Amino acid sequence: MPDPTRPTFDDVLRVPAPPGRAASGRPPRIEEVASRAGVSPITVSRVLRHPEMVNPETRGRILEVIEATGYASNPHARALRSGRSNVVVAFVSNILSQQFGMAVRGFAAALEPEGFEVLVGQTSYSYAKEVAMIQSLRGIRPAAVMFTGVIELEENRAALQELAIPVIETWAYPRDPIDMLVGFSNADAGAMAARRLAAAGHRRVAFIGRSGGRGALRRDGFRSTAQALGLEVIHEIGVGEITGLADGRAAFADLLARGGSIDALFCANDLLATGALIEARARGLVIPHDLALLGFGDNDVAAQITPGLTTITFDAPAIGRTAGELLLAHLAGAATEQHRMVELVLVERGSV
Amino acid sequence: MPDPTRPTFDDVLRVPAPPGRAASGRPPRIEEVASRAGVSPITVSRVLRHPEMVNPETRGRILEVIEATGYASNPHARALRSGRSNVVVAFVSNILSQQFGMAVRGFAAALEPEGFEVLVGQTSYSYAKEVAMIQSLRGIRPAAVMFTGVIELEENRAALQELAIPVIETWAYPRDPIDMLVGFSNADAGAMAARRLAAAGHRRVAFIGRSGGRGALRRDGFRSTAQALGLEVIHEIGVGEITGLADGRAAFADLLARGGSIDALFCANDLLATGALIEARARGLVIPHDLALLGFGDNDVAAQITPGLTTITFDAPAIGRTAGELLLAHLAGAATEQHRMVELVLVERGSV
DNA sequence: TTGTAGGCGTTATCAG
DNA sequence: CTGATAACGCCTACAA
Repeated sequence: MPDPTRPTFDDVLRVPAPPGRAASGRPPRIEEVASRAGVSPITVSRVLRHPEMVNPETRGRILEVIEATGYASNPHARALRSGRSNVVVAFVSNILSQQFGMAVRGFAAALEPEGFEVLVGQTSYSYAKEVAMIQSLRGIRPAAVMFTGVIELEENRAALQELAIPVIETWAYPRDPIDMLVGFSNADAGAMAARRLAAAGHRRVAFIGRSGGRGALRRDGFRSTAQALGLEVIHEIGVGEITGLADGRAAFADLLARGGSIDALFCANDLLATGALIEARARGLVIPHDLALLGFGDNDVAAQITPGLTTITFDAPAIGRTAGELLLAHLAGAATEQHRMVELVLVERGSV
Repeated sequence: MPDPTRPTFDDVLRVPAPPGRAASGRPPRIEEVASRAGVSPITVSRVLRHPEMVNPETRGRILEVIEATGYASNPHARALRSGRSNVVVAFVSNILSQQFGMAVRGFAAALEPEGFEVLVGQTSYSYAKEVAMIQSLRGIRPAAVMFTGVIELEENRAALQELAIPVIETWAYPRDPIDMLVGFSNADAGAMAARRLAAAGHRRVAFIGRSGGRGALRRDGFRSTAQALGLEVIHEIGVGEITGLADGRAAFADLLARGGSIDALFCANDLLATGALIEARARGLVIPHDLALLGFGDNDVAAQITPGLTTITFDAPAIGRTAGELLLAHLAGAATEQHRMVELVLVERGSV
């Protein structure tokens, strides 16, 4: 038994190297590949970028040398000379969000097989951060940029347009996107929520969500449709950045403290909704009997908790995948659609 | 009320540009800054990289021009000529993990103020993916690489060493790290778990965790200390990649199906533990009365669920922050420590 | 289909 | 302390 006062080394498994593949110290240059294959450097370059322009026989010989030497072109030199890189930057406003993470995964899965490198940046819902990151793009000259969100700051919209590269916005459906768009209507999500609660016979409802950005869009859609359907919106609680379930618990406690009986609650985010559900249960409320609870943006916990959280959601990995596919088509010069609306779906689990 | 069959545009808030700041089309080059300041390009370069080598008066003048033009050096040109870039790559094995995300945040927070750019790559617990990513580093020549984990494949260890840049491993405490290390002993974590369960008087215990990598290290530490303390390890359930709470539920169901009464369970991951807790509750088990449950690696849900999950954890953001700080000291040439062990802490919440 | 010439923007090196 | 020169590795433009 190890001594609890003295730390133990981890005996990490070491996986031996397979034979044959051995990397030399310095990466090979195009010049070396060319001389070994008996051609000029430009021909090697063409084999990699426009293989159809090279004689199949020559090409085969060059590819063999490339394979043997493990040659890969230097991305900095390539970017410097050509003015563009194979890097695609994906900005997420919160690296801890499950849905953003899944979207980025889908995006990378679509682009990496085509030779693009997807790098993730984080904007933290902060305009200042966003400005700095977009400035840094001027030098990197990525092949494209994707955001899990839309750009609100005019300054950044202009800066992105000046980069003259494809820009993909997501997660909303604005009237005037910068360039490409793969999103859904947050206003409609709020409206769907109101209709669902009305259909269940609820009349006195409340809302919890971020007071800015997409949270506000969902709130406005919820409020106007609720009113049109004759529901009474008793309370609207606005929160700041959402970091975990505790925010939902706190917001729900706040809601109860404001008094006024309600029979249904729409939370514009599943972390908030799940936190509210946990807090409600802790206070002895029975969901959905005492209070119906509807969330947005399916979250792992929402599905596993009891009762399961009924939620309005969409296919987050598909947003990323679709963004990647539209981008590939666009970069390949295809005159494809630039905007795609993603379907919202209602997942019934028992909390309404 | 919006027509449910016709989508609504989101009326996204637009934040107007503050006056004054206006980006030109093409980024300015060092040549332009130099001619405006009446010096040669190399002097401008020195102001940015070795300011102490330039006459303060000249330097002041150049800095004014830099400020006025918004000049920032082209990272590709800089990397091409100097052989290294200001990019630091952080690889995570799972972009959806909260703890990895927090570590990357801490890492970026330490490095970005010093002018480094932190980019996130994903290795998906896959050796093949890891090989490909490390190959791509040969061209990028980042200033350093950080992993949320340790490198097991000898091939990759060698490749990383040949890059001749600082390599930071984390999340474990191997005897022979490649270079820098900020980690904790997974074996000790398992041992701590066994001691905690023994202290609570449990005698028939079980384990659920990943069957490879760190999961196996925790399992081995748990098993050996449990045996030394006279506990009986009834079952050890191994799982593959963990994607959500459902994996914990399934593994727990599997555990129960194997029969044999147990009075305590250690899960080497809080998603597994929380999933197990949910499944246990769904089956009418009362935690900790019928079964004590101990987790590892504090997770948002673990803290909010009822009963709260008792867990062994560590300060994940601090791992990233410390890694960043050690790296900065190292790059600055300070002969600092290269290895730092992170403390494991037991968080009592009621499930044991 | 292949090759030649030259430069992308910066910094290492060496000279003053 | 500052400058001239050349080179990092590749690809665009043009020529053969």
